[in-house]
Amino acid sequence: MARPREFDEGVVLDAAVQCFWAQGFETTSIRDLMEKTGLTAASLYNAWGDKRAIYLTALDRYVENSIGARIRRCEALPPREALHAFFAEILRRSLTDREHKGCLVVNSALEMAPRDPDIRRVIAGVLVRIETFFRSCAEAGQQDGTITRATPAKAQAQHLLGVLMGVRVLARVRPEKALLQGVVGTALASLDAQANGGAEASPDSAALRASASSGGARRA
Amino acid sequence: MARPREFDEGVVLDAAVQCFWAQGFETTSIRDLMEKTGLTAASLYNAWGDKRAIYLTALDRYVENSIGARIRRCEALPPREALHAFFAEILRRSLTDREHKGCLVVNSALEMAPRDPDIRRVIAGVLVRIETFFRSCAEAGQQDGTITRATPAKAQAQHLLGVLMGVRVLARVRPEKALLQGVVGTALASLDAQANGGAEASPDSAALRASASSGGARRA
DNA sequence: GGAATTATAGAACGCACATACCACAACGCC
DNA sequence: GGCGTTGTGGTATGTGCGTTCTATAATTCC
Repeated sequence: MARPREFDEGVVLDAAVQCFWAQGFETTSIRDLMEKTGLTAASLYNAWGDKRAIYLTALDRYVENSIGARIRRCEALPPREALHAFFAEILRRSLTDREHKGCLVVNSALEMAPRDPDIRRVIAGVLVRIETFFRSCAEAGQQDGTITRATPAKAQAQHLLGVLMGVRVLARVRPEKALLQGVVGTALASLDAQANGGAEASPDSAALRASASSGGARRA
Repeated sequence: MARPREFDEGVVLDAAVQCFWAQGFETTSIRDLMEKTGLTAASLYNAWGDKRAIYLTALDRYVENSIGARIRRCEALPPREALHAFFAEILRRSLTDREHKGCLVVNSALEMAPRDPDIRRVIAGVLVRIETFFRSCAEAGQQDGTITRATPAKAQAQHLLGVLMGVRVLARVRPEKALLQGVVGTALASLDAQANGGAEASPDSAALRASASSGGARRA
């Protein structure tokens, strides 16, 4: 019972995500948001209240669309393939990220989380969600024999979470294929069932690791 | 041949490091720097030119005092112990970091490096330096038999660099002892000589990994 | 078809920021 | 002991920021 919105909230939030993702919170001005969303300041303030609220909403949207969707895609695969597919996608994204935006969650983890408890809770929740996904994969992989039992699934998941954060940081400063492949390849190789010290157990982990030193191509 | 400085450059730069470390570049104002350094704006500008130059100088100082010094300390140890000591120190720092400042280099890698080519070069250089240190350790460890040859030293170093970045990010959002120990312990365990899939090869890697799940204490 | 309500447009506001300026102070040199 | 030079303190300057205000437009309800 009043004048209706002239804009689509989703489209506007996607534009806001692009702003905050590329430039961070502080460096993005309301005027930047006006330009990229096509809205006036009054509309932005009327719809969300203030800049921080826009950021929070955009962050939620990013989490669901980028991270939640990726986890759901990978959950459909067998455990070991799920982890490999997850990191393959991270690598592909990182290496085709021409603006070096990285991951909004990681960016927010450093810029906003330390000084904003609400945002920190959101980010911590996302990290737990990713860790839980990793852990489920690790446990299932240990069950079906594709992932080593030499290390507890919990520690494997924590390790992968750390590696994920690390790749996202490195990619923004040294977006070199060989480097990122070396990081991820070694981490995934450490999950391989059978002995790692003896004969090569997993063909594609070995290939990924080897290509890290030579800059070779990666399979889809 | 003129009026001498009334302040000690090192002391002032240390104060500037604290500001930028705790708050980042954008969130630190010249007034913050004035307050923490005790200098007036004119003195700051007279000595360094502008805010960015202060940041660059402070960053250099941090790199030498925090990172360079740590590498030099660890280089004195046998290779495998050097890596363990390096990460033990990172863990200790991260867990006693009450302000959750993290590492200035990692913070700068996300806030400044993507939009400032000069800073990016500095940060990339630091990362190469750390990676080179890791690689030297890995190669020496493979020589003396304390580190596995199953993975190339280069890939091991890249992996450790990624894990280091990851720990620094995680520590700012989820500074939980068990989590960080899980990340680092699993990474270090993957370096152990002899088969990882079979009997436990390295007592303290195994201990570190186990304590990650229970929150047990860490040896010095 | 008013009345009430909400959206939009554009200008305006107050503030904090990085930086520049100006007057003066403290030194080395001749 | 004046002079040139450099450091310092306080204040001004202009800009860009987040946000608010005012006026008007587009709806629903009765």
